[in-house]
Amino acid sequence: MLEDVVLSRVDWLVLQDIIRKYFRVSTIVMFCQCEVFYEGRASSRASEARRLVIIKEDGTLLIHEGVGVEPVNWQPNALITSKVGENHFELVAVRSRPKEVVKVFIKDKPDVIICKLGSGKFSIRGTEEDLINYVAQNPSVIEEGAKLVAREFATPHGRVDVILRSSNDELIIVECKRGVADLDAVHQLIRYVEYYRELGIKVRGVIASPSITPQALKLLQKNSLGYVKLQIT
Amino acid sequence: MLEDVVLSRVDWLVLQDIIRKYFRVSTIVMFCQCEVFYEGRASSRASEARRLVIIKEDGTLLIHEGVGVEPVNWQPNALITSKVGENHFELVAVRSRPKEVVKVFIKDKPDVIICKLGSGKFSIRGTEEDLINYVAQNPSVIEEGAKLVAREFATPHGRVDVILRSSNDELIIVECKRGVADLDAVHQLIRYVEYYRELGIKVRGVIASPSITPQALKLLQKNSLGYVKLQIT
DNA sequence: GCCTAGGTCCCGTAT
DNA sequence: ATACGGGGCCTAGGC
Repeated sequence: MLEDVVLSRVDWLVLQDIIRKYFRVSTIVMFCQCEVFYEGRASSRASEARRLVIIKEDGTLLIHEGVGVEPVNWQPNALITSKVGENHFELVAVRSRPKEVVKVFIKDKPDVIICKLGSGKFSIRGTEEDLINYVAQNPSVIEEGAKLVAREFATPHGRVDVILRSSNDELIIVECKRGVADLDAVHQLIRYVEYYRELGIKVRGVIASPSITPQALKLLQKNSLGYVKLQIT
Repeated sequence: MLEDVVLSRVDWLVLQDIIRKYFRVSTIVMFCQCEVFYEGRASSRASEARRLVIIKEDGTLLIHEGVGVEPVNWQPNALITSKVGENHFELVAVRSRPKEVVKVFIKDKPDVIICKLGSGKFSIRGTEEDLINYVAQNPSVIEEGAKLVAREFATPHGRVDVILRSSNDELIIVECKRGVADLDAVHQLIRYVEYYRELGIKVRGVIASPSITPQALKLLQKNSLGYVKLQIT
């Protein structure tokens, strides 16, 4: 197995060589005092602090502080170059669409780790997709006697998760949510139902989710729509 | 300044001591071969691969692979414990709300860095908030002669970004989007406009954003609502 | 505490 | 290429 390369207090000229040599080859991790500027869809400045800077093989740049899941700055799929200045080492990460730039001004000699990270197989269960599949394959959980008509069906107002037909030949629009159904979910459902009603089609609407917020439930009832509690484990 | 502590191929018993000693004190970064399991709102498995594992001072756990901005697994604000097994070193990160667990099975002796990360001041411009302020302070960009009535005004259907009054005494509901306005934005606006109409108030609706998707624009026009292209730099 | 809405959201998928 | 919608979204603000 390839060993990590660990370097302490790396000189900026050496760091520049490392980045030239290992960018888009290995992952480069740095611990450094730095100031960060971002300019693009918005613009930001993060004042000097000690941070963790990660340059991944695919050009992803991540800058983390000591707290929080989210990086303070980032850049997906960037072209990263560097410059040695008098008072700082400058890292420039550019992406073109959208046109954005992140600049990291490193103020000290960073500790650097060069390593090869892999990618394992990743599998997940419990997504909205799983819930849609479940309803599509078991329409009776929504209503006894209902049959599948369509799933993930595109309308001008968005994509309907599942469409069923009841035993008395009415359409049932099902909006699935993997987590807590909220106002937005109900609004989505209302749009779909209105769309079919305007086409002169007799339809009912149902939310299927493990839980729902009180406000969402109220709005649902006000619009004579249904709720089916549905947990897939 | 505190120096980073860099340790190569750390024995599991030593690693356990490190985690006990430095958890919620410093940031601990590991490079290791590992398998990751998650169980909670959904459940996932990431097969064995070489990954970057970060334990932040606030109990944040991040597990990164060699590509992508997003971690393959994570846990915010977790309580992290460890166990030394025969064939692996086990990291367990638990959070209570929602009740979720991430388990990392480390298969080799990891390289470990213990470091103290800081937090700088962070400032950002170009958010939706900024756009709302701009419209509130310059109502004429929406319509000549319009005056500010309210901003971020709560209704039962959500929070209206800006409300103006035109020179001929009609209300103008403005929905601001910092990026591309989409179907959802138009739906939001429709809800607000309908709400005021039902109250018997004469009202128009406008989306203000730097750009809008074709579908959203079509829906906007179908509902006789307006669009104002607005970029704040 | 729960709920609501924004985000430099990212990211996959379909058009 | 753009558009559209999900996400274990995360995170901040309100009630």
